[in-house]
Amino acid sequence: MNQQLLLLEDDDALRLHLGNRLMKHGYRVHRCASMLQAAEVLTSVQQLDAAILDQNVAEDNGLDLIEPLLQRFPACRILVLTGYGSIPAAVAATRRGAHNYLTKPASLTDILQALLEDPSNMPDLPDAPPSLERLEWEHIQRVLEDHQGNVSAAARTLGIHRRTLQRRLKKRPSASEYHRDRR
Amino acid sequence: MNQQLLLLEDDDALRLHLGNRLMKHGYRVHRCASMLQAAEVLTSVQQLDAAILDQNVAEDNGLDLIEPLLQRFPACRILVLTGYGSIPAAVAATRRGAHNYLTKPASLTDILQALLEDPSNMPDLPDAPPSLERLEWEHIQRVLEDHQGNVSAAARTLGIHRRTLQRRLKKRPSASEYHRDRR
DNA sequence: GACCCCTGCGTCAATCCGCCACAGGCGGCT
DNA sequence: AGCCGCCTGTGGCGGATTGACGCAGGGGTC
Repeated sequence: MNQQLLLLEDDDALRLHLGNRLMKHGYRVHRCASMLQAAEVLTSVQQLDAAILDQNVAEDNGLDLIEPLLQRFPACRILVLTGYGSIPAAVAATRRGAHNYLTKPASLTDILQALLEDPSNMPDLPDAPPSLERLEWEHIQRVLEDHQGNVSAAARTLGIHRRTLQRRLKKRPSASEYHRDRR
Repeated sequence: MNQQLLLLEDDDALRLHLGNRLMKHGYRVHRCASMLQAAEVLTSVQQLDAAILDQNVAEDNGLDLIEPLLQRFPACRILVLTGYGSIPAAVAATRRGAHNYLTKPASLTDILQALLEDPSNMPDLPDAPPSLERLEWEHIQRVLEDHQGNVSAAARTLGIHRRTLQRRLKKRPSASEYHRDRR
């Protein structure tokens, strides 16, 4: 056993936290905060069974690590994680060899499952148009996450008043701080 | 050239219209309204350079056509079109061999471009978090489209009051009034 | 200390929402 | 023909929500 995993993530808190939790699940975790570190790990390590890549590490694009990674460890399972994901980006990542693509916030269960499952044989009942409220709420959470919980900044990029964001957040004490399962 | 294209789409109006426009672009179009028809075309036709698959054709899943299609015509470029798409669905389609994945409504230019471009070398500046209002508006448009413009039904699945939807729609004469491009 | 930006909270007027109506259109049904 | 069901527009009203204030305090940086 002792699966080896590369974790590329530039958010310090998330990198440490997620890394610890993955170790508890039996992975040997190589934490990287930048593309450079990741490239070093890639050449120095003997084996790599999985990788979790943040799509946006500072100015670099985590996707660029996919090809060299697969070239050296063709059996490595790659999960791309991103703050704000899009369908075109997911397609691009998948075409370049990623096994799965997730948007933050994602629970550990989400992550492990995405890493292990084979997404292509998903039964996938796709057309369940979400309610406006759900859509809004999830988007708000994502943007908030994207700004490290900074309410003012999030409100600015959401195009709504800071006060309004505060009020909305207060109404849902659920799910924001505890990376719980949603959906 | 006379490229051959398979078009699988269960909405009658869209199938005819899109088919016509594709023919004007030099494609020889094989229109299919069901998986069965598509399977027939697949076995009878001599050549196939491209395919546009609706993900939801009645009860079937258009994705199931990807493998047989690629098995017979490995060079065929496959575009999956869907009413309401999701990232997991896009990943699944791509892993099964689709070249690209689009959500309706999509303009002809979108479609042609998605069919021809190589989505994996997308420059892809991904994190441009949209404003809440934009997100909402686009989602409303999509759901409306999904219900053929039926305001009451759309409001129901959006989880808001019909009156509210009406009022919101009235406030944006902007990008919605052109029945020009699709349908 | 002087800034600067953040967070939380209160207030108040303007706006929006949900819900009640109503009238009319369209299509299928007995 | 009626009747029924569902759709679309429109109006109005009470209550909720929003946006723009202000203010106190926390936490950085120069």
